[in-house]
Amino acid sequence: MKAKITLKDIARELEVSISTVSKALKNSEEISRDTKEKVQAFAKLYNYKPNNIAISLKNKRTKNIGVVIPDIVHHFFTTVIRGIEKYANARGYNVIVCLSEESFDKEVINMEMLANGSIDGFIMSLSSETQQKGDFNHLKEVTEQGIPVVLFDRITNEIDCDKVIIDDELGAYMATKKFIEQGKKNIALITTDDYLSVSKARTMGYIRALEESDLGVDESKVLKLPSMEMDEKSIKKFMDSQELDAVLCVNEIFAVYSMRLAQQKGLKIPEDISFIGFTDGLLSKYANPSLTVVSQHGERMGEVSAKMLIDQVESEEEEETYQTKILEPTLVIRDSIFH
Amino acid sequence: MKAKITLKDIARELEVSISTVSKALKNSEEISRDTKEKVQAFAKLYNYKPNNIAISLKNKRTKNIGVVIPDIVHHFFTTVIRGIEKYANARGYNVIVCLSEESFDKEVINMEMLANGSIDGFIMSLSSETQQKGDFNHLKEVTEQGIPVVLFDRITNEIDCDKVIIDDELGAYMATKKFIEQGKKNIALITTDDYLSVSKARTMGYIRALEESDLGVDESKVLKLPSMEMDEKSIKKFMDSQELDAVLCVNEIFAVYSMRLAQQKGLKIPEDISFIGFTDGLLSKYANPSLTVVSQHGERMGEVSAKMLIDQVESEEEEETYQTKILEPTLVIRDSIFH
DNA sequence: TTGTATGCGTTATCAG
DNA sequence: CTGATAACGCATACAA
Repeated sequence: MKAKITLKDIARELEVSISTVSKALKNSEEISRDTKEKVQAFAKLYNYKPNNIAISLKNKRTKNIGVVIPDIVHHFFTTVIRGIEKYANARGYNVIVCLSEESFDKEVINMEMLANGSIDGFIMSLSSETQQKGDFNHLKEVTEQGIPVVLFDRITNEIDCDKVIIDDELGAYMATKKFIEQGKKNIALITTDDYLSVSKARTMGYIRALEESDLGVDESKVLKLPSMEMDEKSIKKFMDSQELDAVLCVNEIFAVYSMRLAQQKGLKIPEDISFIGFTDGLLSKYANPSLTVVSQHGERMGEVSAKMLIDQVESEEEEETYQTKILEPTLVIRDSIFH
Repeated sequence: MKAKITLKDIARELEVSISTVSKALKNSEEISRDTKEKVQAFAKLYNYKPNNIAISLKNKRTKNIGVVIPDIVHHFFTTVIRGIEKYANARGYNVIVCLSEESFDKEVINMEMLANGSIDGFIMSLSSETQQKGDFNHLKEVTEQGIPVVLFDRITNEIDCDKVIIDDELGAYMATKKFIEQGKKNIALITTDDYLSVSKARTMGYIRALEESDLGVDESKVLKLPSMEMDEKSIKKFMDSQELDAVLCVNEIFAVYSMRLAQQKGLKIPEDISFIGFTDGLLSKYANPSLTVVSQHGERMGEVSAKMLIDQVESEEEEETYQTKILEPTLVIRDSIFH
């Protein structure tokens, strides 16, 4: 086992000082060609690589960014991570992933752990529990320490920081409008309670589209589940109690599941009943029929978040003005509605 | 903005030495009750937290583990990460995730980046390109430096380190046997080229089951795709050219897609043709009909890998004997085969 | 052209 | 009981 070699080791071997070695490796003008060559050759031979930790301590820059998300077994978050990772890597940053598992306490613990020097900034999406509690002190503390934060998707207005979201209201509006244009009359919405920022926005878009039309909103056609967790019974009960010809769902799982319920009742998709979901994951693509969705462009969101964060980390002055980037959702048309 | 406070700051404020502060905060016996209380109160008030980076430098332990995987937008890897994260977090470790995107070069770069002090050990699954090339020098270098490595799922025998896999051969064997028991005669396999360690093992299990039966192996019933990427045309061509009554697929996407092809031909599942896939993801659960799969227990795999790695990191002596843990796969029976 | 001294934040050893 | 000093690995201002 050949342990890592340090500047000190090289200096000792070559009988020069550490600073000479340091400068030589940086190709400094101050050092003679001779010594530089000697040092560089030696360093190469022994595969010298500077120690990241030491550099971090010196520079007060870790080149790590902390990503705190509620759930990783979820296509949307997964694509966001990929976007973050790609962009961050390209700029020389590593990504530390922490999962809050939708728990407030875990979110707090994770942030505290990372905030003590492990990372240069945070990219995060709030846990449902955090949004429900409305307690954002852990975020406040971090931003007050001068650690940049970028919130994405599940955000809060209580914290002053950069934010990236898609226009959820518009996405739901577009989807609902599509139904209306295709002549659907009984359009349901399966969503979650309003404390989730995204659900709230989507519900608003649904309502706006209906109110703009002649149809109007029928409260009984809106199912609000307590969480994003699958609740087969409630959905079945809801679907059985209604005469529907279109259903908008706040995620793809709800949509695919309710599609199946409809099929079991002998309904034809999209003739008798159409479906649109949110999240453009594998499930939508390979469902039968394939599911039309409002794509949230997770990867793009990740890239944008990472860019905003790193720009802020690397800008000297502390930003005084934070921006919120709103990405446009896109309707990906598949077989669960008329083409 | 209140910046982070350091030992030095406390020492200056309280007019004591840094070492006194350090000891006082550790509740050292050496320090008088008076000073301890004073220091601790002050530290609490200003929310002092030791700087992780400084501690890492001192201890030569980062409490970070590096996870390098080929792809994160993939249910199996996602569950593994969750397992790793849960276990590692419980033991006070953070997880740095790097994606190789199935590329050898990216894998190498990522490892080098992390190996320079950023992490205490690696958990990784090889990129397909790496398995194809058979070049494992980046792994050798890391292990030779004394950095512990745990390989999972996509492994190689060329590297001496701990490994965690599921018994892929057995999984395929069980699945194929199931088909045979249910009276299926024309059992196909849709897999990828043998350079992927898991595909090779699965193919072997498929062959063993057939050879043990009266059926024997028919090469024309095996489709080997160049990669795990979806290749709709090849699968369609394969499915059209065959009279099949059962199909085993090396992942759930291939399975769900070929199910749909069968349905489009008017075949009934599972009566006319049955399907089993690998990977117990959302797709399998919500496909129509739901897909029977060989579950790889990703989360468990992640936990086991993390435990092995951290145990090794924290054990003083350098291990001389490495182990390979083989997890048992499980058949999750759903509607794509007879119950 | 090279080397010395200092500091990043912490801990440990040893002296007072 | 307290504090000065060195060390982790590196970078750099300043001397020589």
